[in-house]
Amino acid sequence: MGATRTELFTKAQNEMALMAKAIAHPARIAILQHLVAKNACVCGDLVDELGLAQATISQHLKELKNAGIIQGTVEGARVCYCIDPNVWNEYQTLFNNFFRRVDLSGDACC
Amino acid sequence: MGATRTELFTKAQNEMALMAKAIAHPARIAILQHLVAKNACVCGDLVDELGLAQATISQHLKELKNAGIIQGTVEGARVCYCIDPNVWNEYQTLFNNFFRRVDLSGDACC
DNA sequence: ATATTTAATCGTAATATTGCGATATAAAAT
DNA sequence: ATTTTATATCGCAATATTACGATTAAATAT
Repeated sequence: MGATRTELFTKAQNEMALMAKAIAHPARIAILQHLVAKNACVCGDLVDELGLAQATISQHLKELKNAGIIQGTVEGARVCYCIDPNVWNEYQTLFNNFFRRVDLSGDACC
Repeated sequence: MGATRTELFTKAQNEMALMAKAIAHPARIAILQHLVAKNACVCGDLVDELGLAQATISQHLKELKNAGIIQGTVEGARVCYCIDPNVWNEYQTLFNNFFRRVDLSGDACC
């Protein structure tokens, strides 16, 4: 026990949860907002911008990259990060679908 | 170390992360989907529906209630749960705003 | 009154996440 | 060639999450 029992859920449910998990940290929210605002940046920019250690920022970038939501391109000694617009738009669509307007007219208890 | 350094981020960033965290587990995704489909249900329904123990379901319900996204009404020995439509719609709006279309024409590196 | 049903909470083990110093690797500058 | 710069990775400690059996509390049924 202790580990999420993914085998009990559908692929879509597990993927939705993973998408949410990818942005379930304020540092990753901040990184994505910075990338949206500046179009692109390197790890060092984010270390200056947020107050976290370089190792920590690098780890968060790795998670966002694993989720597919950002890409990194090696530019000499630096790595330039940016949003993957296709994945970004897919996230928007899937979250939007998940939070579809609910029917208020039903026989809810509360 | 070990704890999220919320003091480094804005209130909005921390709240967005908490919203994402609320749905960052497949069981909670499944619970919300079940509530949307059935309009309302009790804890026992979810224990039958998903394969998790009663204590585990109860814990997930508590987290969703803490996030404000569901409500529970005591009905005798049972507690009837349902979506809070106002919070639900706010989640939709905030996720939708977060994933606003990004400008593809910029000088991104990748 | 007693037994049963329902759900919350407690306690605890397993696992995952967060954060950071130290180190490794590779490019750029001197 | 050596030093500096930039980032990734390792190792570890602190904290958080997940899961569930056992227990509790309160309503319902017998």
